[in-house]
Amino acid sequence: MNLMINAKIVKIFYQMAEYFTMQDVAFKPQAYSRAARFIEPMEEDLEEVYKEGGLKALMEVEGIGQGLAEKIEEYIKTGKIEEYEKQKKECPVDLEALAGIEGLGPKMIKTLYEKLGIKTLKDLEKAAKTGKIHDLPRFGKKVEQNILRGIEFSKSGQGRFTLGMILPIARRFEQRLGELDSISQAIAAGSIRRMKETVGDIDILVISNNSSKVMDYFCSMAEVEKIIAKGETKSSVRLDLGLDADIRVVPKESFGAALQYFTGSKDHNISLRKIAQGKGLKLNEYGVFSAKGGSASGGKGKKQIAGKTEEEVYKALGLEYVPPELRENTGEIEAAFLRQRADQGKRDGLPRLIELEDIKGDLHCHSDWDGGENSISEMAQAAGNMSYQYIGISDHTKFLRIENGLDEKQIARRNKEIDKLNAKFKNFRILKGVEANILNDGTIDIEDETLASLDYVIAGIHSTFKMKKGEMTERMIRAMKNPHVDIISHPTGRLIGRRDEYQLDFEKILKVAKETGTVLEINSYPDRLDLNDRNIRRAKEAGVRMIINTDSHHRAQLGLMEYGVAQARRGWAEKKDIINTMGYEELIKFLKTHKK
DNA sequence: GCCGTTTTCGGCCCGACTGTTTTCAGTCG
Repeated sequence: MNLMINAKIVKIFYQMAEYFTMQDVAFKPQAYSRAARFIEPMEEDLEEVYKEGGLKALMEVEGIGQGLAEKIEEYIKTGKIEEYEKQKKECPVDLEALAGIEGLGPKMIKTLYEKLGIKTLKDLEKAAKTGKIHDLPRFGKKVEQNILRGIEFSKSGQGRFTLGMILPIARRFEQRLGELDSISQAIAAGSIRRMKETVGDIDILVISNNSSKVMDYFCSMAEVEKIIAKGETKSSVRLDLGLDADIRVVPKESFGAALQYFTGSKDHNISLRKIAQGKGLKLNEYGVFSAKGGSASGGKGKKQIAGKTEEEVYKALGLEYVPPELRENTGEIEAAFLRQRADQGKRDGLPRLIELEDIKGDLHCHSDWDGGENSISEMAQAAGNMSYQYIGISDHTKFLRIENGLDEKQIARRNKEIDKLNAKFKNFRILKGVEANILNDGTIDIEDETLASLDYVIAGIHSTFKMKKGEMTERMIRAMKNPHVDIISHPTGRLIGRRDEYQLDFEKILKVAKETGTVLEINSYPDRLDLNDRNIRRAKEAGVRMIINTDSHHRAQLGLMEYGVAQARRGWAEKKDIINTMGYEELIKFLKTHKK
């Protein structure tokens, strides 16, 4: 896959959108940025799409019509888009950097360029420091100060944070706010509620009848570094961690609509509002309103017909309730249309997503045998406390010296310890496993006889990450064809924000996984979340079974399971797709028979 | 420039907050 071209086109389309805004062109900005948003998460390379199906195939992509398809064609053929080059010539500024400054948009950037010749962040900083900006029309002292602070912030270079870092913080906010007398409910919405793997800010929604008190409390919390905006119903602050937190106060009767609105995603909400519009209704954060009718509050003379709960809102639009994890405008709305009579049986509807409670055990756990923090007994204890039926101990194997990987003899000794422990349990089992290494040639670093003595074998790549795509794919395929290998751990190898995926032909991997009956792992570790949501959905569609594991090196990490389950939900996975929703007996039977 | 649960033409999501202004443009989510 040559996704570079997608990334370049995405960037160009976003910038063209900004240029069109500068030029006061109507509707094109939305069209271009909408197309960019649809291209961004695409699995297929646009160049491939074009080569295989020409302009027509490009136009199949959501958001791309005749005009944009031709732009993409032009870029593929010439490496340039003429109109974009022209825009750049007219306003040759570092758009990406300048628009990255909080509060600075295309119109202001244009003014700054035309009046002061500002092209770069450096120019901007100099002009602000020497007081040149505040004399411009519709600029002022405060704007100048905000620009300087914005530059300072962008230098500190913070971007998105992993969900694993932010979710616990958001939950503490929820708790603290919830304890206030003036607040009856507080909930973190936004991408946190959708359980997106990375999070750009914290959005908190509260029900209160005393919003000014809430705002005062929120803006004066110890973690607040700067107040970006403070209003009657909405405030925005920057936290010392380097990310923003927004709060919104809503009345009880609008809570569902506000929660829906504030949870997003943006594209999901836009689609919903269009549906509302089509039905002659209006949807906003205060509710669903009928175009005609009484004079209830909030709707500017229009009657609120839904808004107290999210369920109500979806129902009023003729939709099944959509779980937050699915709200990415990737087909969930189409699936959620309540079935009409003529439609019965034709559509699948929304999936019945897997729940955390469905998980019966965890098969990727390390013990102190390979340098983990806790003994097998302690890990088992912790798993039992979570009401699991089983835990699988999968220590590293010998190739990974740095992780104290076990050799065949050590594995045999460890297995004996597990046998002893199992003899003591009544309603709980410890499974014997390993996380073995897939060597460069695709073989496993442990002898077959030992592998055969185990309840299951996980195999993963822990070395030579930078192989050519063809070689890496063959390496993985050979491992999957090994009859002892049950599960592939963290199949794509990415570490969020630190290491890219291996070069892998994932379609081929899915095909072989299906053919051989090999299970792919969803690794719950917040830096991994591998498979990711998109790949989970592809695996499900390919009929490949998955397992959600934590990769715990400490008993406390068993609790990370919720992150893996969340990604599985984002990938539309159901209970039947995930093998550790099976009870012990069923799982053991599965592990003995699934390989083909 | 896109797109069709009345449309192949005529719409296009919606509201809060800020800072600069005397009524609103720009930005953000």
